[in-house]
Amino acid sequence: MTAEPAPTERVRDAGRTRAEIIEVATHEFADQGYAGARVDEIAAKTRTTKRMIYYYFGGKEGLYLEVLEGAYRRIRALEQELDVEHLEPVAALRRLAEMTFDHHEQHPDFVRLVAIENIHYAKHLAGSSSREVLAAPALEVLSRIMERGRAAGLFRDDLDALDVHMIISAFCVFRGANRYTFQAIFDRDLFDPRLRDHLRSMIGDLVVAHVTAGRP
Amino acid sequence: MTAEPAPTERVRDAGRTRAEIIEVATHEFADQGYAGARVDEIAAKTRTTKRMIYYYFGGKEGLYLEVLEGAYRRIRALEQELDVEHLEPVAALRRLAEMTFDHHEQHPDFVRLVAIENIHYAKHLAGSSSREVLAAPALEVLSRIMERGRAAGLFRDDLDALDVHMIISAFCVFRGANRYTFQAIFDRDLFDPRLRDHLRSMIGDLVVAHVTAGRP
DNA sequence: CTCCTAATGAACGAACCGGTCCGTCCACCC
DNA sequence: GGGTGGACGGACCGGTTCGTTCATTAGGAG
Repeated sequence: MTAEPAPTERVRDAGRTRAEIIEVATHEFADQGYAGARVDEIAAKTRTTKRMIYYYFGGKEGLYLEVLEGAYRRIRALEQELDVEHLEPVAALRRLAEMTFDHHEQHPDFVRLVAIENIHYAKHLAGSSSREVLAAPALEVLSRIMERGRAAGLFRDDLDALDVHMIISAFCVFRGANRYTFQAIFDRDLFDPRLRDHLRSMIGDLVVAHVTAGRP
Repeated sequence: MTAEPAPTERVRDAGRTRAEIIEVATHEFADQGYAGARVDEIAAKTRTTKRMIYYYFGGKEGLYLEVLEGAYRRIRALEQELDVEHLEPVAALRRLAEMTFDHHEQHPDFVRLVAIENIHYAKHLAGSSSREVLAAPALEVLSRIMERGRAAGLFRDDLDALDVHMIISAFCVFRGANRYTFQAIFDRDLFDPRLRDHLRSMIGDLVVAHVTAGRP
């Protein structure tokens, strides 16, 4: 008489289970930090048990490492998509800065995980054998832009691409990572939608002003 | 025959005990984070016992709050000392940026505590009644500089002092807070002494380029 | 000198938490 | 249809960790 409850087909699916654990763990670690996150809590928020975490990842640290590497992989994949070869150098640089800004806004978990990993002196990242995690593709794109800008006489010729990358990163990371203390002290929410466009164009202005300083 | 061991006069001294606990706790919380720090470990590193932590601070959270407020107080005290009224606007701005840079370099514990507090959504700072902790004096100094720069026609007149403060903070905080992941990924130690002067002048150049952009 | 209280120390307790053990279920293959 | 191995669940364990209890001592007030 009563309609069958939606079957939900809870079938055995290793890949699915693994992925679900990682997804939940990413949020938990990003939210609570490594020491603050609880294995029991992560397990409870999945549709499987704690036993599976140890089955697939060996332990809390193994799971955290997987979470960290996964987060970096996703960001790197996004970076690889950016294509600004068709823009003239100044516009390309501004676009790169704005895209970085957008990435950081859209991936708050990533920014928090990086902050957490730094609290731990990046020892997991340093020990990670997955070299795919390293070397931001964004840096190569930036190098190309600066090369073109220098060749066209638009940019200063005494600048290092990594320095410029650091400026952009610092701005975008700070906005995400220090959002809460900044709000507490200055009563300004850096993620207020009305402030967003202002900050977004500001990082573009800032970096363009820096690389073109002293040029016509 | 053997000389008396240095007496060390372990006398009862509430102020001393309190201060010692806070000093040790500051390092432990900065090093391990809130959840990662251990009350027993903090107690063991003082010359008193865990009992005293509960006697003076009520518990782990009370101690952390005191540590956080103390760290902010010390930084604020430093900021209040900076005096750049005698310099012309461009030099004053550069000096302010470099002093901020120096503060962050000399107080790595502070930078880490701020990062940790942000992981916790700044809920302790938000609930802190000590208003002395808030409102960076550096911001008022910066406002004065920008006012003078604008009046002299040297600076852009469409800039907000808080935005400029954020740029300086972002750069200096990033260097300290993201030092380890940056090193792991780009193999560059942002605290290498040989890089220090370069980065120090860079934040000056950057902020000056920004506020004077489009001016002769 | 005596008392009173702030300051202190050692040991204890109970909840928590990472990790493990043992056994079951299911899909697939012969 | 019986065997095999990967996927899985739940109960359990032992060390850890925050917080407390009880007793004691130092030192100043009277």
